[in-house]
Amino acid sequence: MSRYNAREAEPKWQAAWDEAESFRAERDPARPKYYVLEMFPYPSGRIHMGHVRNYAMGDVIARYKRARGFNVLHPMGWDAFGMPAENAAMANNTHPGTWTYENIATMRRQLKSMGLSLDWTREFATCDPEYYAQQQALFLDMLEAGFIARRKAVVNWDPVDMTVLANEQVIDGKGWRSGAPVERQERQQWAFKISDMADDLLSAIDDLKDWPDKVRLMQSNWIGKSRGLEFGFKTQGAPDGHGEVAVYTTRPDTLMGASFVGISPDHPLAKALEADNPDVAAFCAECRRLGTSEADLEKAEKKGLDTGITVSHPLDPNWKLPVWIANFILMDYGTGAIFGCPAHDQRDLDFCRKYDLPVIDTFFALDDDTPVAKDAFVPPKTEKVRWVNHFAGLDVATGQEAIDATIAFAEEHGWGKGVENYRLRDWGISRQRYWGAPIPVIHCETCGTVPVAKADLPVKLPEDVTFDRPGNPLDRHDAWRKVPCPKCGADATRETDTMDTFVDSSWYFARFCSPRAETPTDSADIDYWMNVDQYIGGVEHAILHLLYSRFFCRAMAATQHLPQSAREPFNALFTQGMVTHETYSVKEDGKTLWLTPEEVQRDESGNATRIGSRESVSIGATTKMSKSKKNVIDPEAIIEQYGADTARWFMLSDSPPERDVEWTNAGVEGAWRFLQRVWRLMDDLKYGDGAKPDSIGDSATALRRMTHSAIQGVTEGIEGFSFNKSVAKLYELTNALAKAKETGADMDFARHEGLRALCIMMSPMV
RNA sequence: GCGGGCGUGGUGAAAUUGGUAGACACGCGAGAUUUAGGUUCUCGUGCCGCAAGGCGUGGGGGUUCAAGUCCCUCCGCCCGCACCA
Repeated sequence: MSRYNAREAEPKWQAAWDEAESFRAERDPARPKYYVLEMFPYPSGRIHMGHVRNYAMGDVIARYKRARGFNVLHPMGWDAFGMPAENAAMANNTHPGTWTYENIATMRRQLKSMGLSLDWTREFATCDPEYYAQQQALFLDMLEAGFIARRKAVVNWDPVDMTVLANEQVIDGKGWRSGAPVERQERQQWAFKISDMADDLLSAIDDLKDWPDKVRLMQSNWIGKSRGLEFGFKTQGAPDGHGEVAVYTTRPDTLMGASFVGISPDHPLAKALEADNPDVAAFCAECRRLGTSEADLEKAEKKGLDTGITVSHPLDPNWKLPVWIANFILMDYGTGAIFGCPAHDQRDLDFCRKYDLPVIDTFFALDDDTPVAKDAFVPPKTEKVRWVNHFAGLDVATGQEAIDATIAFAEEHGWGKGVENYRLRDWGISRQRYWGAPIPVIHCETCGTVPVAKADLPVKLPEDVTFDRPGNPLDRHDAWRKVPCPKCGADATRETDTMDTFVDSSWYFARFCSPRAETPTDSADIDYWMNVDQYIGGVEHAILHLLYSRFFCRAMAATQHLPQSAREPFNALFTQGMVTHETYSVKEDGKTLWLTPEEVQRDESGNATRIGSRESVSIGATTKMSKSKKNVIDPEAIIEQYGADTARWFMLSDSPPERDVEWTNAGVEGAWRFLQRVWRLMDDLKYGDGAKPDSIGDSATALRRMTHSAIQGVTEGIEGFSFNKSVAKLYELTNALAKAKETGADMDFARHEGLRALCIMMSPMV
């Protein structure tokens, strides 16, 4: 009896596919195309189980579609710019490029050992000058077309390292390396004007029929369209130029309950006051230590400072409200100023109680006798409401009508206007880092910012840089930085900011269609291959990456790099769950010490001990595999031991693809045993030559029914992204075949048919 | 804090549209094969109960002839929050 030997079979066939370029995609107008793409990996060093899951799923689709007669494009590349390469450069005194390309070599080898049906001839890395040269060309076209602006934006500033920090590098308000308190700081930044396209990006979501509802909903909420009232409060005692404070509110119907006006610490009025009021300056400085993350701002204790300035209520000039600076008001949303209505907003109520501001009684009610609520009462938009304190003679039926009536009233009397507002902010792309695509712009004292001429592209990153000092090496690289102005020829300097890596990943899928073209895209290739028919990746990208890509394709269409039909690049989207594992830890000197799965042994009753020391190990939560908790299984070790097919089969079994899957040893063993079982079946079963006999008995008919029911179930499973159900059907068919021991020509025929179907149906998976 | 999702046996999960809850697999139990273990094969396995029977889809409430599925509410876990990729 033979055994399936993955260690021999897999490299053999992988080499054969490589040799024959079996998965090379060529344009062929005679055949329907299918473009399946998984989110390309960041070359962090080694592939992880999340990659295995992602690429195993994509490969099922690619091989399935190929088997159904489609001309399949299934490419792979590398999202290769980013911070980790610079961190590695600092830690190991290497060049980020060296580190990155070494990682790519390792990960390419590892991916190849998975037996994926990829067209490797199209491979590229975003840090290849050939790629970012084209990206710079796109930037120049988009700059000319008005999609890009230079404006102030807020960053995290580390005053010791003298560098800008990413939000994830700010830990408890301190820089991760220096430990110094981080400050919010404004800088001139390049930004894509994505908010100009907010309405189009929002309304087009309706047409993304094959995207998960949750992603469409998240994107809608992220764009966050609202209609409200914008109006000004006249100030008393404010510095010159601040005679009015403009506010935006989505609930103008609560205006009669206003008890204060709040402005952001970054509001122009707050800044004006800072200059000669030390209390204001101190308060604003404290607010700026909060960093830039919205979650941090929202979770922080709500604090405020009375500016001493007052404003008049628009409906009653004698009604004065105090102006407070409050740390929870975002400068980026609306006008950076609000009015607070404690009766109808919980946060405002908490704020008023804390600072002893007047709380006006509830003047909205659901019914006749609603008392003054202990908690703020938000008048529902869809239900019947009633104004208790009459609002200037208006009467309404629902909260929404109250809003509309108030806006109409304000417009009629000329003190405010109804406006549409979006939560979506412009996309700041400037990064004060070396390892990214240089922004192709030159700063000249007389001409201002001047685009680099297309003929001078690419603006290549200089190789001779060091990371032994804080800050961006480009800033101190005079040979690279100092250039003549393209316009006037005077001494000028290059822009030293590089592009956000999200730019790189916003069009790579289009580049895969013609990766060696001398222009960003080639229309013949784009017309044939775009759009991506199926895109697969983690749900953590549900908003930013996907939204930026949608924007970028619109901008590429407007600059003639894509057809209008590719404005929405991804026809169908699937978001997969994470790969998780148990965590193991021991206490050492009162501290938690995490252990890797290899350091832990489980006995029959499920208790865990540390290998070697035999101390008892506590089994913690099952969480996403991560280096910090050490609950990581290395795919390469699994592939060496069991083969890629076992790893792939396990990944596709049991757990629905959109849900998290827990990696377990038992599960891997089970997958391995099943593959052996199928191999054995082929050896053991008698199945003839497939000739159909004249008569077919009941047993053979039952087996044939099973075969065809499996064909239907497996097909539906793959089409519906329920690979676990396909796998279950394949188990059923395998069980039925193993039990079909009867002799006879009809049984030989039914077994032949069943085994053949089994092999074909398993082939996209293993 | 805000936005989104998830919760079904010991475990991963099935359950077209509101219509027999637990397909399939892991694990476990019993038996067979094997020098032994692994492997392989057969049978059993939601929970309580000797049984009859009862109870069961995170908790509570509701709609319905009928609820895992729809509605309300609470709890728990996970993802995102704009400079991680």
